[in-house]
Amino acid sequence: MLLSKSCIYALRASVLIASKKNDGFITIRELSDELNISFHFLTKVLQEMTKAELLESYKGPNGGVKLARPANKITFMDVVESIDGNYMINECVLGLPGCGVMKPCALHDQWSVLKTDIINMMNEYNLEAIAKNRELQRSFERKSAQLANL
Amino acid sequence: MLLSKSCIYALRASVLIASKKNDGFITIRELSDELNISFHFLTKVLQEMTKAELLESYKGPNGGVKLARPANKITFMDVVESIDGNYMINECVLGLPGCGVMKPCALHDQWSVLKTDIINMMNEYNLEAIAKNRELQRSFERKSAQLANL
DNA sequence: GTATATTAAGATAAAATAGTCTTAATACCA
DNA sequence: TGGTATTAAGACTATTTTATCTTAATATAC
Ligand code: SF4
Ligand code: SF4
Repeated sequence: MLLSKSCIYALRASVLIASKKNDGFITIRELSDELNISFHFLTKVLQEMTKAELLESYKGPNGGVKLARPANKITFMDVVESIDGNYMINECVLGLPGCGVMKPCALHDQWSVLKTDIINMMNEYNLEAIAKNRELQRSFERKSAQLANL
Repeated sequence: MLLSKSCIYALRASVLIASKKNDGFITIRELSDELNISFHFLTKVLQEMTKAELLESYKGPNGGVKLARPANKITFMDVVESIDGNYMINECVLGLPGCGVMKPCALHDQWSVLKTDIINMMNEYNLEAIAKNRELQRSFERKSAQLANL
C-alpha cells in the first residue's frame, strides 16, 4: 500500500469535510458515521491533522472540526504528509537508506520518473478539486441508477 | 511504502542472482551476506519465489537457488506478485473494497493514470534489464571514485 | 552409511500498525 | 453552578509485518 490506513482515513474525511459547503464545525461523530470509520480512531487521525494545522477544532456544543484553510489551499500532499510524513520524498520503492541521484539503486531510472509524477499529482490536486470530482461522480451514479430503474 | 520489505528483499536478491552470470545454483547465504539481509528471513522470502516458480532450488552441497527462467523472462511485476500478490491490480491508494471503474473513488481519475504507468513499467522491466542497469551504475560509481582520487 | 551442506518448514519473538476504551479538558447552555 | 456535548490525550488490546531460532528434509561426498 502506498498510503497507510490512517492516511486514507484522513483523506476520506478531509474530502468529506471539503464537500460539505457550510463552513461551521462538523462533529467527528458525523464524519465517522458517514465514512464508516471507528469514531475514536478517526479522532486520533484528525488530531494529527489539527496539529499539522490543516484542521481547526473546537470543543463543546456546536464544536467539531473544519478546514483551517480554503479547500483549494490544502493539497493531497498536505494531507499525506500530515499523517505519513514526507516519506514519498525521502524514501522510495526500495527504501534504501541514503539512496538517490548520487547513489541510485537499479530501479531508480525507471521509478524516479513515476515517483515524480505521483508527487506532482499530489501537489497539484487539492481538496476542493477532489471534492468537486466526488460530487460529479455521485451525480453520475445517481443518474445511472435512475437509468437502471427504467 | 509501495512494496513490502519482503518484496524489496525479493527484488534485490533476484536482481543479484540475475547479475551473476553463471547459471549454477547460488547459496542463499551468499546472497544474504552480499545484501546484508538476515539469512533466515531471506530464505523464507525466496521460498515463496520458488513456490511461485520464479526460482528453482536445490538442497545439499552445491545447492542453492537459481532463476527458473532466463532473466529477461522474469518481470519486475512477476517478482512483486510472487510476494505481495496482485494488490497493484486489485487494490489501490484508497484500498476501498470493490472500487474501480464502475464505482470509482474521488481520486480514481488522477490516480488510475499513474497506476497504469506503474503497472506498465513493472510489466516491461525485467531482471535482465535491471541487472544490466545495475552494472552500468556500478561501473559509473567506480569511475567517479577514481576521478575523486585524482 | 555417516558426516556435511544446504533448503524447507514451523515455532517463537519483536516491532510496527491499527483499533478500542477510559479519562481529562474545554466549551456551551440552561 | 451543574449538566451536556465535544475534542484531547493516554492506556490498553489486537493484528499484521518483520525477524529470529530450531528442527526437519534432502542431497552430496567420502
Ligand atoms: S528508486 Fe531511487 S530513490 Fe528509490 S530506492 Fe532506488 S535509488 Fe533510492
Ligand atoms: S483510485 Fe480507483 S482503484 Fe484506487 S481506490 Fe480509488 S476508485 Fe479504487
